[in-house]
Parts: sequence; structure tokens; C-alpha cells
Amino acid sequence: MKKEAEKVLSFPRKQAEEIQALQDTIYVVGGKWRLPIINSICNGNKRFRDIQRSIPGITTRMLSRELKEMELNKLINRTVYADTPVTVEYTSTDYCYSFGPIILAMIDWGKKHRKKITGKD
Amino acid sequence: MKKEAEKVLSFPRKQAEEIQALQDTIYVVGGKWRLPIINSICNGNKRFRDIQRSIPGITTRMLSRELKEMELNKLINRTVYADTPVTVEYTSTDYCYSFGPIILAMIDWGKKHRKKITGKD
DNA sequence: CAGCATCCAAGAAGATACTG
DNA sequence: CAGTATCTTCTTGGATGCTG
Repeated sequence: MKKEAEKVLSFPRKQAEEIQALQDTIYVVGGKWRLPIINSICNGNKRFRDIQRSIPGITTRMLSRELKEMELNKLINRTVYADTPVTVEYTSTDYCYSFGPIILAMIDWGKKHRKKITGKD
Repeated sequence: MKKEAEKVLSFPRKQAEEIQALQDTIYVVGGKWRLPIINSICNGNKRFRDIQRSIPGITTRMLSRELKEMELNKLINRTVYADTPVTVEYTSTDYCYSFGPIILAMIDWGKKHRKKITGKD
């Protein structure tokens, strides 16, 4: 197990390029909220309140701010339906799904971590 | 994944659990420097200066602070050799390697992203 | 419901200088 | 080499109230 991880993490010659790639990614998904929001929308949540309810602790201010920037960066689509009252839907773009592997790896780590510190499943 | 709308709207336990796991992980690896440092040490860098040189932009202050906290959290081992001058070595624990999949997923994303925006490999 | 505006606190991070 | 110490700036994020 350790040997495996050690192996995959050890390519000295490409180290600089990989550190760069890692730092780029951290820059893009940085902050507490970006990945949980992506995860929520990719999971099918479309409405502002639904997304907010699905992410413990997030305020309307932060959610609003992140959604706006994510729309600018083409991570999500925002569609307004002129009903009464107005409804808005957020949906993921293909680009948004590219974060899937990162999110899954992090969910996996988090579950194992919790199991480890609580001692149960 | 979202075959039943009511499931999405009612937030099944599984989804809540996954968001929780994701937020836990973000909390642990949060910040700009934690993952690059883990990556550097897992890649075999042991000395303070070597680690610093391998991570563009990090200051001695931030590196020092992170290393201290990572040692407290058993992510790394710190060994002092009483030579003249004194040398210090940081090495990864097994726990540290558990971040491997996350780091690899992020490196992969970063490489593809760079390829995409620069248009070349 | 879907946000925006405002004010403010706390922490992360940077610059720089210095020590054993 | 391996850090500490200070000072300052910047960013994140929280609280709250308000609007169409």
C-alpha cells in the first residue's frame, strides 16, 4: 500500500512541471466552497436554495459570489425562467465535470479519515 | 445518479455524507501550501532549503509554519542530526502518502488545463 | 425565491530583517 | 543551513438587512 503510493508519487525528473500543475489546480479550486458547489451542481442540484441547503455552513453571500465567478469561467450555466416568481437554474458544463476525479479522491480520503478517527464506519 | 428527482431534493444521507467528507478533506489540506509541501516531501526532498526551492513562491515563514503543524499532525517526521552545522531532515509518514490520489488527480487536472489554455503540451 | 449591499473580523500570506 | 521575528497587506468569510 505504502510502496504503491510511494511509487506513483516519485518521478523526480518531472517534479517542477508537476508542482506547477498542482499549484495551478489549487489556484483554480482554492477556497472552502468551490469544490463543494461543483459537487452539488454535478449531483443534480439546480436551485440556489437547494445548493445552499446541500452545503453546510455556506452563506448566501459566498454562494452568490462563487456562482457568479463560476458562470464567468464557464464552469456552470445559469438559466432564468420568467415565471412568477422567477426561477433560476444552475447546471454544470462539461468543464465542470472535469473536476470529478479530484472530488472523488477527496471524498474518499475524507470518508477514510473519518472512519479512522471515529473508529467506525 | 439522479433517476429520482425526489431523491435529489430530499438530500439522501449518502449525499450529505459525501459533502461532509469533501468538506473535511478541504479543511485538512486547505491553503495554498499544504499539498505542494506534501508532494515535495513524498518526492524525496528532505531538507528545508530543498523543499523551499521545489515550491515556487513559498517563503521561509510559511514553510516553517506548515512544517511545524504537519509534524504535530503526524504527517511528517522531523529528525535533527547534530553535525556541524546542524542538519535537519523531513520525511513522510504513511499517513502523508494517503494524500497521493488527491495530489495525482490535481496534477493531472493542472496539466490538462495548461495544455488547454496554452494549446500545447 | 434568488439574490445584492454593507460593514466588519479573522486569518492567510507577503516582505524583510535577523539569529544560532 | 534552518529557521524566527515583526510588520503590513490582502483575502476570505461571517452577520445582517434589504430588494424585485
